[in-house]
Amino acid sequence: MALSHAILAALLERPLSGYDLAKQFDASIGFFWQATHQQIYLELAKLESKDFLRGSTAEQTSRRTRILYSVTDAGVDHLAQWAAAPSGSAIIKDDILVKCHALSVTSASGLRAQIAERRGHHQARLDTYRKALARLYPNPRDLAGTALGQYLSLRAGVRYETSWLDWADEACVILPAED
Amino acid sequence: MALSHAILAALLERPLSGYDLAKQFDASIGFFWQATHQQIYLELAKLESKDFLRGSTAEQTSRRTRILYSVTDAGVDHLAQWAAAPSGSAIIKDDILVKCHALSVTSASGLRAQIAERRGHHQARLDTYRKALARLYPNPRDLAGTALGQYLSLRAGVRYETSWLDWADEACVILPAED
DNA sequence: TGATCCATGTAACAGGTTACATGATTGT
DNA sequence: ACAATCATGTAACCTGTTACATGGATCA
Repeated sequence: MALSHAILAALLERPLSGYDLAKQFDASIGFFWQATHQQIYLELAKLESKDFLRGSTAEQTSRRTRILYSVTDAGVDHLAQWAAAPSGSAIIKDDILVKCHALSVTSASGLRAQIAERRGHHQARLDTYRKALARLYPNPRDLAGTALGQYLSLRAGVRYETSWLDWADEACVILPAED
Repeated sequence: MALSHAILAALLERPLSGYDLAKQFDASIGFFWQATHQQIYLELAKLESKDFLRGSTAEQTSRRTRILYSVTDAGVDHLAQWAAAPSGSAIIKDDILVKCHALSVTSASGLRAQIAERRGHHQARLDTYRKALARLYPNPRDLAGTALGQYLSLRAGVRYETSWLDWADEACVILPAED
């Protein structure tokens, strides 16, 4: 169970609604943890029932009422305990690499096209991370605490996306464009 | 459902037992798809019931009988169809990056220690991939078909592990060794 | 007035983990 | 004799996905 931890971590900075979280999980946090909105709402309910979160209905002008969740002291404790415990290894699941492995039953040009298509997503991600870094942390040497951690995770994102792009380029040189 | 595809892809080259697969999933294939032995045995049974695999009990000298699975024609078709369909995006879940995000509630030195520990695993993986590349594909220019695909997925592994190591080094320079 | 975004959920199902269970063989 | 490795599985549980459902607000 670690989506709950990702949610708690995301809410440390400031209270957010389930909808906000879902969007965040499509952006910055989404690099190292994915979740759909359904999952998020479910997990929010669980976390609130454990008193790790508190939800407050913040009425806003005319729009439907959003529920803003913030982390309780118990939630902070819980997260801190988890963070101190040893980490498992990273999980990666990538269709395209399985397809590489099965190249004998597919067309190489088809695989090449899929890689090229995905390359676009990774490029977009990289741009997002780079912009966020430039905007939020123009001066990395002065960072401490929360900012430092988020800077580091963005750097990891940049490195990952860059290596993916490099690999895609390597693959597209090797794989034929037409069969 | 894509563990099934990873299993089919792994069995394309040569028939393997569930036990063999579990070991492979700890090594080369494990880079882009993880699975425990329980999951694998379950999936093998399902795939056999769908006639995508055929299991043959290959008696071997004295040892307990292993069941060797090989892909049927229907299985190859199924895999080829999946490989031709568009790919979803890669899934990454990494505890350590969530912990980075939650640095405000943890000790930076503790996080640093966790990163250093995990760095070892990634280093070991990288060595494995490098050795496999040197042994199996000393001459990448001549590759085609199956070999080419496996070469490419190993290259992706090398790039990923390298970028992780670089990031870990960056993080260890920034994070204090003691609080 | 119809499309799109905001915002929150439920239900059914598929995928994956952990704990438990068994028993033979090989090496020390 | 004991531990480690080979080899296969079951059962309970947790996690995650897909499809469905609702309804207001904004914009063309």
